[in-house]
Amino acid sequence: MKHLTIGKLAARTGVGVETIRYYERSGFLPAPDRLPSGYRVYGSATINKVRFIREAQSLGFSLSEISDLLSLTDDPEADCAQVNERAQTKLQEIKDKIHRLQLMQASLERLAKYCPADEQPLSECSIINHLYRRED
Amino acid sequence: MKHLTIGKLAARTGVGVETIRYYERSGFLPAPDRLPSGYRVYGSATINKVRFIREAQSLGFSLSEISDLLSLTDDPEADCAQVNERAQTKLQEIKDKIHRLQLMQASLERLAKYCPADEQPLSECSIINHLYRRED
DNA sequence: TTTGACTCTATAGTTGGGTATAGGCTTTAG
DNA sequence: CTAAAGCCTATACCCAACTATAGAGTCAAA
Repeated sequence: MKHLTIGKLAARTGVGVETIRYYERSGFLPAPDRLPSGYRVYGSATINKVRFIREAQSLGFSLSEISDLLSLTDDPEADCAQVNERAQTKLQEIKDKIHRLQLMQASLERLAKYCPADEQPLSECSIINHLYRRED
Repeated sequence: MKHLTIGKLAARTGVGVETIRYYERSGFLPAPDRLPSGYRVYGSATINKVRFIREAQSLGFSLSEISDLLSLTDDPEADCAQVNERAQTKLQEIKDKIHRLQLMQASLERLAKYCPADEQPLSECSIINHLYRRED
């Protein structure tokens, strides 16, 4: 298990040093060990954790939702039945999200199909509403 | 085309009255017609627009990204070639998002599979890391 | 015709998720 | 050995997206 200072961790994950301290302050990352100097030292597993946080954020999860996901594997109180139940809940949310994105994809494809790349002015495409029709 | 006051629009879309005024101030909704009293009046098409905004937000798009999407069908300057190109760009973003959500779904399914609902303590499941493995 | 719900503008406050700065200690490369 | 780079805490600031409040006008039902 390699150990990393906060700057190395930041560099390996593409986030700012301040952001990592912010995650710790806010409880999204556990307080790491410290050197005698007070410097934070992280195990390499933390790299994956921070990357997971950023990836999940870019998929539209809030930090508190991400906390829920992380506690699935981090919570020392949990047993498998609890973890399984919460995993199923999160799975359903993810499946819903995928489904709704697929509806939006279909809307956009419909828009692109009725508004092909051939330079007519938009007013003659009569496509206003292609984006909305599936959203009610 | 029914006309709605701001309160009716808010009720039909599940957002606050202040939020609708905020969307207008910020340019995400066009300034509506006004009654002689100064009251805003909206056509029923605005309902779909507001619902689309909320739906897209819940899928992780920011208001400014949603503006991009809305301008696909709203921008009177655009011709079909431009609309088509921008639709293709957004389509690619959506497909990426779906793909990454599917990876996360697979991670969670792996977690659930190795941590079945049979009450053993988590420490004996040896699943720490199932969530992270696909995220690097 | 009055009362209560609704609307208006303007302004200020809040929450989530950071980012920046100051002032000081530690580590490391030359 | 020293200077630059890195780290520490604390505090303040920032942007997006609301949300609340004040003070005043409007509308609809009893």
